[in-house]
Amino acid sequence: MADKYDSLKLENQLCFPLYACAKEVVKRYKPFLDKIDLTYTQYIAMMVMWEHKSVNVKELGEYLFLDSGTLTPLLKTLEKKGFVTRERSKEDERNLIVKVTDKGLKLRDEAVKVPMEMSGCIKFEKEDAAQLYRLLHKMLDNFE
Amino acid sequence: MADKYDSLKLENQLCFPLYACAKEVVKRYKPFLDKIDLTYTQYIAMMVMWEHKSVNVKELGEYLFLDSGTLTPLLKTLEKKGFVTRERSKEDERNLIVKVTDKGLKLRDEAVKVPMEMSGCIKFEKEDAAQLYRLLHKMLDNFE
DNA sequence: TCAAATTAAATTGTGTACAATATAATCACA
DNA sequence: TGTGATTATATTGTACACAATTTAATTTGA
Repeated sequence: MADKYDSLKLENQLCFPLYACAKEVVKRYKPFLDKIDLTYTQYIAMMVMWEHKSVNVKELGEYLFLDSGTLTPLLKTLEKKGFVTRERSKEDERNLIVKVTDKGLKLRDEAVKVPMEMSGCIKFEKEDAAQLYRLLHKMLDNFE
Repeated sequence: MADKYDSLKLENQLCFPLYACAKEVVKRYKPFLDKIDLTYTQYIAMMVMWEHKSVNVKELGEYLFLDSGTLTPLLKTLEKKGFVTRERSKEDERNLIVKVTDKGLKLRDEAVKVPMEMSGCIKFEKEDAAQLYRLLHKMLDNFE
């Protein structure tokens, strides 16, 4: 039953389940992230901020695979919410330094619940999760 | 060096590489999809149309994990490009029937090049790809 | 049988994503 | 040292993505 269009069947794609899975998982974060007033993208941005305290937009973009077109409005929102500050670097005014605030640091204590709540929500065997993690990072490494 | 915030580190996430990988792969489709005047979402919608010829919006949404909020404007765009038609079902006027046109079917012959071009662009061992495919579908199955 | 519930699409509003372009600061080097 | 190239961020325009709501058609059950 093979025909010349088999490569265009949805079930033969690798990218499609990747795309669909990512969306479905992010969707499942929503009820938990709502409680701490963050979207998923804001949440991963805050992860970087919690770990590094101070970064510029370019560095943040490299961590998250996002560019200034996405990050500029997102960081303005996080600033409005009081979780980060934004100011130009004195040494090189092209750089915009993003710093986590005290309020942003306090949020971290609420946010630690999120991974726990999620692991209760998505049942995926430890071994499978480790395999998936390894393969995704292998693919990401190929991109650089 | 373990601390109570380890679960919030970007490197300990499973969702983040999923999210990042999906975006990076979709981005790599762009130059090839530009040649046939489709975005990635329009491309996977056309995959369903090429295979099934005629579906309603609900069915299409089930195949693609998308809702009418995304599909309605997307299908209007595909209609404007002449690749599909949209009309209400006679039997049940709640249903909108989407049909692929002759122009849409012709596009398929151009589109078969895309998976070939992509496989030349993303080098990922056959075994890894098969593993990844299996794990992603296992996760998607858990969601239903 | 007909009003309430359900269903399918469409609409509205918010928030990404990203390509392309613009702007401003800094760097490199002739 | 000045100017052309480079770099970092911001802006603009297009296209998703989805929650929440609306509208219209159909189904259900007292």
